[in-house]
Amino acid sequence: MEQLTILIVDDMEAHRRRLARIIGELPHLSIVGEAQSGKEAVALAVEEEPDIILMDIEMEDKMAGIRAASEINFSSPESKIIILTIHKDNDSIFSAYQTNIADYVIKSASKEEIIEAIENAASNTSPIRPFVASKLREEFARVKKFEENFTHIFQVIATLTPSEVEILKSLCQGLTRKQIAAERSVELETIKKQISSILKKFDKRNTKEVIRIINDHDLFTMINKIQF
Amino acid sequence: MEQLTILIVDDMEAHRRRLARIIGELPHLSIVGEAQSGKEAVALAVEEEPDIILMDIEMEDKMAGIRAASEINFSSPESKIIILTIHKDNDSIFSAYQTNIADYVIKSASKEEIIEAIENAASNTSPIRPFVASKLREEFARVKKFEENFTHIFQVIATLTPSEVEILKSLCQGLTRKQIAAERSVELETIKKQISSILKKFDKRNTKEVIRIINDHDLFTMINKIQF
DNA sequence: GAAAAAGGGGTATAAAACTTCCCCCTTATT
DNA sequence: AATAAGGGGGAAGTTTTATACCCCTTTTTC
Repeated sequence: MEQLTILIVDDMEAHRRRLARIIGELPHLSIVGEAQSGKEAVALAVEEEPDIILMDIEMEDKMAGIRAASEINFSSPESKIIILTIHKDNDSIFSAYQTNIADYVIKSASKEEIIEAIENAASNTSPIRPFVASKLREEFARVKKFEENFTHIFQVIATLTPSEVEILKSLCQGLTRKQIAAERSVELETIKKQISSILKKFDKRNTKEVIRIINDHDLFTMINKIQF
Repeated sequence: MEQLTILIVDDMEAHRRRLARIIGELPHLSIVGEAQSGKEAVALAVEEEPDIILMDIEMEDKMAGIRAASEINFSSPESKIIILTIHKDNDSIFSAYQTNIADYVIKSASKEEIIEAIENAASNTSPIRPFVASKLREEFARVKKFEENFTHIFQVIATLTPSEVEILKSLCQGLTRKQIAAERSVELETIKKQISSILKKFDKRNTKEVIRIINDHDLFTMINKIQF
């Protein structure tokens, strides 16, 4: 079996020791460095050019490991990065998979799983693990759909007037015409008129359809940020 | 081991026979139907409610299997779909992963791999296979980046006035201020003023930067379609 | 180095758009 | 029956926009 050099990146001594013990048992794996921060990791990666980097995410800050991975992809593209973390939340996973990582493994994984991850990474045969796959599939579908459908919606929203945008925000929050009128301190008739204009621009016959296409594409957050 | 019902969908007799042979060897797997088209597949899925559907992609047309999978997700959401195809091109894979499939397996896979795919799908533990993972990682990063950058640019473009949009279109075509003034039959000073306003909204110091971010995200076509 | 283009700031005015309100009405929804 | 949703016409006042002119500096181009 091919000789592999490994860099361990984790800010906790105990975690580094556990990994060192696991790797130490295998003669074809050798640790060429240990880093306690993202910064150190980037420097050591350039210096040692390891085959594999085992990278924790949360160090100096919540995403230090992801940023380090991203920098290493640029400065030391030959090193394969395995994210080895306790975090299995969507944010961590999606951020990680936006950089070119080989694998994403939970720290509680068995010795065998960690070694398998290293071997797979080295031979470019890392699958995406089941617990990641389901989340990634969903998110992938969402962003792909977003990309495909945004063009039309974009054109419509570009033509909305400032107060129409504000009313649209309120509609997305589920407010009725009456509530929106109260909120904006204007007559109900005014709101009715403007919603009518919004529907025309979207070419829809009722507000439900408009809200649906906005929710379907997760555009609410985006619309909510529009400020005139 | 739990009893699993399986639906085979493929327009080629020989392929269906091979799968039937593989499945027939295992007592806990039973074939409850065979379909030769996407349409048949949807009907049989509703009728038989199979645990697993082995689905070919290219049947009536190039993407019949993907469409069928999408419909089955809606009408028979309990059935797990395994795409089993000869196509490993990006289009097929990305389309497949936009619908909720359990796995994507190449037809030349060994008997063992196919059975493993079925077992994993049944127990909700399908990883994304290495040959798919690398492509999916790349595409995921691309569309995620698109979505992130789009949000900011979107907010800016939503605040542009009609004539600012027109001038932006001209700028993207590489026209100078003088040319745009001539094109719109207005004074040069007017255009200078409006471009100044555009730069402020984009928070950029020159038009090159604005054009660059528009081109970087392939937004020109989209902006060009905006009509007030 | 001169000329042209790009970019920033101020001011002003007519036209356009927006906001608001009123009236009327029909159709869903409850 | 009552309320909400949706469509259409009209009209007032206000705000923005589009346009133009002035001034200036910096950058690019020839």
